[in-house]
Amino acid sequence: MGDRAAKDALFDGFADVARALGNGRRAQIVDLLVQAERSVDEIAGELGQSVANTSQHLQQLLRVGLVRTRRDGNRIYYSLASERVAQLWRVVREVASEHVEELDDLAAAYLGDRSRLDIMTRDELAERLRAGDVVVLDVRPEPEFRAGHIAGALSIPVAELSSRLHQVPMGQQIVAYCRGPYCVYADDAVRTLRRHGYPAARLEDGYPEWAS
Amino acid sequence: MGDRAAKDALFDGFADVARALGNGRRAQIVDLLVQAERSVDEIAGELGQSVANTSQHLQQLLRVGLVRTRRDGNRIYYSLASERVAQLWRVVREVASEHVEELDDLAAAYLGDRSRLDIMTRDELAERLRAGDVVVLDVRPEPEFRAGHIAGALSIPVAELSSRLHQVPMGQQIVAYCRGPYCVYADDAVRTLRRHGYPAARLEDGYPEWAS
DNA sequence: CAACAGTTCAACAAATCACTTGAATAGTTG
DNA sequence: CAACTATTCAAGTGATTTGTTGAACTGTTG
Repeated sequence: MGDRAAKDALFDGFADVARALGNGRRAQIVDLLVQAERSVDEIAGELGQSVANTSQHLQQLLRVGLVRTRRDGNRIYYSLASERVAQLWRVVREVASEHVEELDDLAAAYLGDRSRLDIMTRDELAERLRAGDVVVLDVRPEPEFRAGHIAGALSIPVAELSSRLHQVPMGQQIVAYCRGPYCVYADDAVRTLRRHGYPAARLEDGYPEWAS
Repeated sequence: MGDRAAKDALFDGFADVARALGNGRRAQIVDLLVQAERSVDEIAGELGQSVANTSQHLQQLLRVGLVRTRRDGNRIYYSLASERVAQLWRVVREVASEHVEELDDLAAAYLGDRSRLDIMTRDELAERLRAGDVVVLDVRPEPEFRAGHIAGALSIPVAELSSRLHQVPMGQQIVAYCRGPYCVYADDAVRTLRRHGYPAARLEDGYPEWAS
């Protein structure tokens, strides 16, 4: 014991976990599964990739145990193996945002300009929820809302927001949230709401951060 | 904004961080730097790799900002960019040990049989340190001890333990610790000590876990 | 400023990876 | 049990990664 070959093999084992997340497509899969379980073709659709390719990536995640599967009817649902995997993904994101030079640029290119967006912190939201003077709006796709949401939140997926604006109560502060800090849904929702005269802000991050 | 290409680029950015850890050699480097800063050829020596090759890996870690460098005289010392990188490495290890099938076997192959080794928890050690009836032994290489150690610990690198046994006080419980749960130094030290009649146990993990 | 130790670069072959295409499989529903 | 659907497998291609080697830097010291 204690020999080089065994040590290399052990650390290769650790590295396998990191490498499973070491691909943008697989990172997106994990990011998606943090919200809720999904079938292969739903995942492929979200990624804009072929089902075959998505399946391959899922197999890789499965091989290192980061995800698990469940069959329901004739589709197979993938979900994260544990809360700890979500934590790993969160830490990866944090390290990237702290240390990767270009990440701010990449994020800005994807998210657009957030400087004119009101942002509400989690603490502030908790406060106002206690006071009861705020409407919380979950703008993620419905399955993700069903899998878990902020207590009392109203579900209007961002794609349907324009046509369901009349369901949003007037006269109260609105706080929209979505998947996390790198998700554009709440941004889009806030912009739409403000255009229509609603006092809207986005939660600083998303549901996973709220729940954990 | 919000388009596919920008999203892919952003997630590729996150994935870069994971992929930097996605190689056994680089994982060993990070594992080593958690303890203390090191020069390139010290790292190469620890890894059993060529200096040129080690330097390449270091460049990759540097590119994503996981490590930083400092020059002193005519050598360059690498260290982790932040405590958060150490946290990332810890979470990777935890996820691997929870979810990777073969990890127990790999660990057993490297660490050998631990079933006959007394293990002391951190809480227990804290307790006994307060009581003052324990000798704490840091068996890591000296530079790592210098970079930080459990208060009051005695430094005897495992390689020198046999020849410095007389420096270990008799008649008290001894607790040896090293780099972490996947480090063999403390195991070896405990076995050596017990062979010579010392009542010795190893700390459940290592200095980084104690410090954080 | 020359010699030197330490570090990095450049170029290579072998291995691995991402994605595509098309076929095979397993489980479900009529 | 036959038709169907969702998923996986297998083979192929081009691009990337790995570890070597040897040469080229870089900053320090005598």
